[in-house]
Amino acid sequence: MNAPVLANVKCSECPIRHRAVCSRCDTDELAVLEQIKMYRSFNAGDQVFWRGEPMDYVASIVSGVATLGKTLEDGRTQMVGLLLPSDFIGRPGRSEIEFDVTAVTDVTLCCFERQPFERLLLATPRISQRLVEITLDELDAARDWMLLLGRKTAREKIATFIKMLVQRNSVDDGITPALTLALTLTREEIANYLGLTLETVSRQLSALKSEGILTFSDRRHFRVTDLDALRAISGDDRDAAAL
Amino acid sequence: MNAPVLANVKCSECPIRHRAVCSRCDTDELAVLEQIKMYRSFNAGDQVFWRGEPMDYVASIVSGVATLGKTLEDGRTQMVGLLLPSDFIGRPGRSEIEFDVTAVTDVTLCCFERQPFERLLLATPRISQRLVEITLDELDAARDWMLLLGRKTAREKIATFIKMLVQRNSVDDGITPALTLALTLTREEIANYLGLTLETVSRQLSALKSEGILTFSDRRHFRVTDLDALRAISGDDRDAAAL
DNA sequence: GGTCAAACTTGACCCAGATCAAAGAAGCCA
DNA sequence: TGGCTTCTTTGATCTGGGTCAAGTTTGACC
Repeated sequence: MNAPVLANVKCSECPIRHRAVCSRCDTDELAVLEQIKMYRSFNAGDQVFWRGEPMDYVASIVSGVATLGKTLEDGRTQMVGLLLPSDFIGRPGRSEIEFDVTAVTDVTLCCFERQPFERLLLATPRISQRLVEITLDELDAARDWMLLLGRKTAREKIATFIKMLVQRNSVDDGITPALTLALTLTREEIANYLGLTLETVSRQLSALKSEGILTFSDRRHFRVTDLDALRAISGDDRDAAAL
Repeated sequence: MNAPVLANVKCSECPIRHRAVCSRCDTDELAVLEQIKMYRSFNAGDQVFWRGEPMDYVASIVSGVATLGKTLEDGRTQMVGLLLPSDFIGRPGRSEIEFDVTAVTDVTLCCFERQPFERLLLATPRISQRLVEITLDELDAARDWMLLLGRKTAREKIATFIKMLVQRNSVDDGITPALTLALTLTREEIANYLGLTLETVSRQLSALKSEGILTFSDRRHFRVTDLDALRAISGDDRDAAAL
């Protein structure tokens, strides 16, 4: 990892202060973190970590979007994680990761050297408690994703994906879904996310558009015109029950 | 959860003592766990936990095999986790889980009430440290599984699955792979695990058999006759490199 | 040892989505 | 403004694995 080191932002003014691995820390604990943390930035498209490369840091995403990707011997790839601000990268207790991390947009990371961080983890229950939570949340997400990859049709996959974008977009408010969305991912990246080909993604998006469920302003920006239809299509029984 | 409560086994004699969430604990910490733990047993086929049901316990698997399953509104199901001895069930900090837990064989659990366990977690870094590790391992496994579900062919899925059985079977020794295997899962459960139908599983197993890669003694017991072929088929580049 | 149900195998057919191919948009920079 | 490249759409065709439908094997229980 030889990305430019940036001037640190004070923890107290950090945009992910309330959600990241440090969110439960008190002022004293933050002071310790403040001393060992180090901001680094990456450009869109940069490889952040390589699979198998020794990894001397763990990090939180401060801003931007990154993906975790896995590859088969013949080059087929599958995205296995989507990292958003406050998400955590790294494996305390192990120096290698089993996937590549790629910046989709420009990304800023808050990095800690792995070994000091591990010591801190043992000494600071509030950090390890939060890390358990974050990891279990990620595991829940991974399991939803497994259901999608294993059993959903292309149409259901796309509907589920857009539903997820709406949810993510709405977290601030929590009540009114924000229905105007921007795709940070290309068709190919979406395909990679959903276990499809880019042609199928394109066709399914066109279908939803021609059915009047989505309205595109340009290729990367659209509005969800019929969220209920989207929910019905996604195949999740939780949504079906809510209708 | 109203399964029969069994007589507890002493932690010091517990078969999962060295791998479960308690594995790092010292004698004093074990003494505390000893007081609040409670063995429970389930029969093969029993539902251990239901999705959405309030869950007042967390637990470690002491013996047996259980699965985590998710279901779509029309009944399609996908297995999203396979629990073996020393694996952990539950979500500190939340009282519901997002999937059903089913006993595949007879199962014994070592249960803790959730709230006391959560307090213990904060007070005992050695437990939370181990829980982070276990959860991150599970996340790694989930991501391998996502690659399988999203991108592998039926043949590759079956080969990967059997490879995994061999690995799991060999942990004791660590060097010589144990090539004689027993399937605890039915064809339907395997299909459920791999995102296939039971017919496809049956056909692929028959194919591997007729190619001389597997030799069946009966429907549930077979020998891996050609592990290298299996590795080559699985599509993982790690194995390809090793050849 | 006969009956029944559950688990498994095998075949015939079909379709969702992959693959192959070509032709628009859109951005970029010289 | 024109010529790149990258992204996207749309069409035509092919195929892996799903679906439907018999059978066969196995084991459990009377």
